Amino acid sequence: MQEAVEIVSEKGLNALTMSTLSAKVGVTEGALYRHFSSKNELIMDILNDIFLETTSQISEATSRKQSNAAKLQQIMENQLFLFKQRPAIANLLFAEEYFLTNHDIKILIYSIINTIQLYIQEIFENGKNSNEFKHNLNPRHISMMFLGTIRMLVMNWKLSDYQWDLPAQGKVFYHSFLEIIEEKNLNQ
Amino acid sequence: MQEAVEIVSEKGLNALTMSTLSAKVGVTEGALYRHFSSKNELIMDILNDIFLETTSQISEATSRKQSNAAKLQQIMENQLFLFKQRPAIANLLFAEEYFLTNHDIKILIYSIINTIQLYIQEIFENGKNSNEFKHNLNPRHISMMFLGTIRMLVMNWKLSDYQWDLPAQGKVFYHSFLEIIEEKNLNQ
DNA sequence: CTTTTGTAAGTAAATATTCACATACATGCA
DNA sequence: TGCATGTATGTGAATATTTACTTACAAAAG
Repeated sequence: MQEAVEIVSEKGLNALTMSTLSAKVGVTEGALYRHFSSKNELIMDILNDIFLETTSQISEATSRKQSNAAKLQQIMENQLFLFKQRPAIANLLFAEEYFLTNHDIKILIYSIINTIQLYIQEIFENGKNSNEFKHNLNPRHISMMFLGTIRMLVMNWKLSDYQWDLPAQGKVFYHSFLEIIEEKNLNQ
Repeated sequence: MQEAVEIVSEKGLNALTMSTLSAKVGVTEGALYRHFSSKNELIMDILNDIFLETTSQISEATSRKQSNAAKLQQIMENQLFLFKQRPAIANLLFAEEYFLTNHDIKILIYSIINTIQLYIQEIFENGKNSNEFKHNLNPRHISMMFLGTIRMLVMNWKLSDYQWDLPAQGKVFYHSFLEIIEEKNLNQ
C-alpha cells in the first residue's frame, strides 16, 4: 500500500497499475492478488487509511482548547502539509474521473469529504455563537467555500508543477479568508 | 467533436476512446484519423471551443452595464448552466488526472482557468474601487475562493449523481458569498 | 502437513494508431 | 460530352502494447 501511494504521488492514479506496482514492490503481479482481491480493493484500503488519518487530525484540532479561527488554521495547515508530503492523498480524494465509473469508491470518497465538511461546519457554528465570526454566515455554505478554496489551491499547485509551497500559500489564503469572516468588534 | 462531448458528458473522459467514439459517430476508427491526427488533438480542439465559448460569455457579462455584483452573478449562472447542459465541459476543465501525463493539455487548461480567474479578479478590483465590495478584499484571493466555491459545488454535484439542480444551488451560494464581501453602508 | 505466500506463464479484452485499399466527387482537359 | 487526375473521406483488418486478473505449481513457515 505504501508503494502504491508513492506511485500515485509521483505519477498520478492512472499510473497505478498492477504491473507498475508489482515491479516497484519487487514481486510478481500474482503475489499482489494474495493480499488484495482486486485493484479496487487496494484503492479502497488506501482510501480508508486516508480517511482515518485525516479525520483523526481534524478531530484532534477540533478538540484542542483554542479559538475557532485557530482550529480552522490548524486544519488547513495539517491538510495542506499532508498533500505536500503525499500528493497521492490529494490525487485520490479528488479523483473525480475515477469514481465516475466505480460506485463503491465514489461512496467512500463522498463520506470522507462529507465528514470533513461537517467538522468544519461545526467550527463555523461555534465561531458564530461565540461572536468570533460574523453572525450572518451560513455555516454549511462557508465550510464548503473553505474547502473549495483548498481545492482550488491544490488544483493550481498541480497546474504549476508543484513549483510553489502549498502550505505557505495556504497560510496566505487563510488570512484573507479570516479577514472577511471575522467579526470586527467596533467597541474595542 | 459533438459526439465526443456527449460521451464525456455521459460517461466521463475515460470513456472517450477512439473505439467508442467511432461507434457513436457511425464510422470506423480510421475515419476519425482523417480529421484528427491523434486523440489528443481531438481533445485539444474541443478544449479550444470551450475556451472560446466560456471567455466570450464572461467578457459579455463583464462589458454589460451592470453592477459588479450582477456581473459576478451572471458569470456564475452562465457557467453552471453550461456545466448542467454539457457536463463534459466540467469533466474536461477539471480533468486533473488527465493532464498529469499530457503537457500540452495541461498548458491549455491552465490558460483557460487563468483567463477566467483574471476576468473575475478584475470584477473584484472594480467592485472594491466603487465601494461596492469591502475595501479589505484581496482581489486575487477572493477570485480564487469564488472559483473554488464553484469547483466544490460541481464536485458535490457529481458525487450526488447530478441529483440536484446545479444552477439553483449556485444561486444560493452566490448570495451567501455576496453577503460576506458586500460593503454595508452604515450611513444609510 | 497444512496454510500462507510466492512464481511463471498464461488469459481475454481494450487501447491508440496505421495500413493498403476503395469510393465519391470536383476540376481540368480533349 | 467523355475521360483522366487529384483530393477528401471512408473501410476493414492488422499492429504492438497495456490492462486487470487467473491458474498450475513450488517453496516456505508454523
